[in-house]
Amino acid sequence: MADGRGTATAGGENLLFLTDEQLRQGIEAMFFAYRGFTADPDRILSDMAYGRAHHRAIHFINRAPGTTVNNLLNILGVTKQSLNRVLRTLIEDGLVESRVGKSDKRERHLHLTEDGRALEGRLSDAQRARMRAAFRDAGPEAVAGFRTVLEAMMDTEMHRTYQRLKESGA
Amino acid sequence: MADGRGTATAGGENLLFLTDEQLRQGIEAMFFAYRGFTADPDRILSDMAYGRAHHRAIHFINRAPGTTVNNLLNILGVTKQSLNRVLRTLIEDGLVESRVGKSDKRERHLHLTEDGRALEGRLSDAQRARMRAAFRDAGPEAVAGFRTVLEAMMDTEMHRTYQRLKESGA
DNA sequence: CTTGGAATGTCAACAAGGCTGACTTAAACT
DNA sequence: AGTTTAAGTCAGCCTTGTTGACATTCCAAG
Repeated sequence: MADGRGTATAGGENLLFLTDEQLRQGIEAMFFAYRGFTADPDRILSDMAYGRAHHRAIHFINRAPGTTVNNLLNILGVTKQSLNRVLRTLIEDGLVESRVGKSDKRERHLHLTEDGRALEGRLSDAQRARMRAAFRDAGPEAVAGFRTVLEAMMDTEMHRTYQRLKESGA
Repeated sequence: MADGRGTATAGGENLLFLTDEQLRQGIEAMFFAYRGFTADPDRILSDMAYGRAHHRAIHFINRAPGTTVNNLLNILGVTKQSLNRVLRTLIEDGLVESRVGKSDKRERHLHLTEDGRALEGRLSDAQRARMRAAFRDAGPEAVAGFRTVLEAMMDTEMHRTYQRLKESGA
């Protein structure tokens, strides 16, 4: 608390913006924006028997096809049982395919089926439409700043796992 | 990452930065950043019998003391029972006080008790520390862009409700 | 003034999706 | 052979979302 911090010194005037109120507004902006961000996919999913957890799984399987269950676990940061429940329904419903690994037969490699890709497309379209509108309204410079701040805010562990995964071609 | 977008050119080329891949990266950045954003308060709360819902209630009661249950409902965008369960435990535990309205006795006006403010402080400190670090790393311009994009992404309905509420004193 | 509708808040019961812990199966490593 | 690792399963718990029924209070039309 008490943030009327004396960061103003020595040409450091540029840090004066970190007042308590500014930070609180940032927190609230994050809260409201995340709601908007998930609203459209949530609406689509609630019509089916799916939720946000299914969306996350579908999204990352699409982004890193052939990824293993363990990888997905690390990216999503949930427990095996949590993920497994979701994954089982997706496989049963024919949206996700689980292939036994060639080099290591313990592993299961995950892929979207045609139906899976179709749903991914619907969800992704909705979410990208909102993101595109926000980006367009804000302009390129704001978008760059947005990305910079988000990256500084991320859980670096989890994100690095994901980056490694994508680069290794999965 | 991969920012060499061709926003440089003349004319309508300035929308080229809105590629599919850029948008998808924005979506993922939002996902990972939100995790980081909630990680610290979540850790504090899990030690008690509370969750994220309690945090949200405490946050907004602190920001708009005296607000009614209905107002909070609109801000948070959940159902009555969801909020009520959370509110009941907070009241039982002596963190929140519920006062019957003077002019309209149907209404309950919500306030944090001293203990409530203490917990709010702990949660808020943790979250602001992370936000402050991210803002400092990113710099003032990036922060401005961050805010601009988030505002464009918000669920405007809910946010406007909140703004109205804060201005009306309540 | 009364009565009926609207608004506010409470409570009960249920579902989704997190969690832990114990356990099995199969494959890989040493 | 014995240990470790990847995946899946079962049981059971908690938080937090949902809908529907209900009590109280207010207000306005008859």
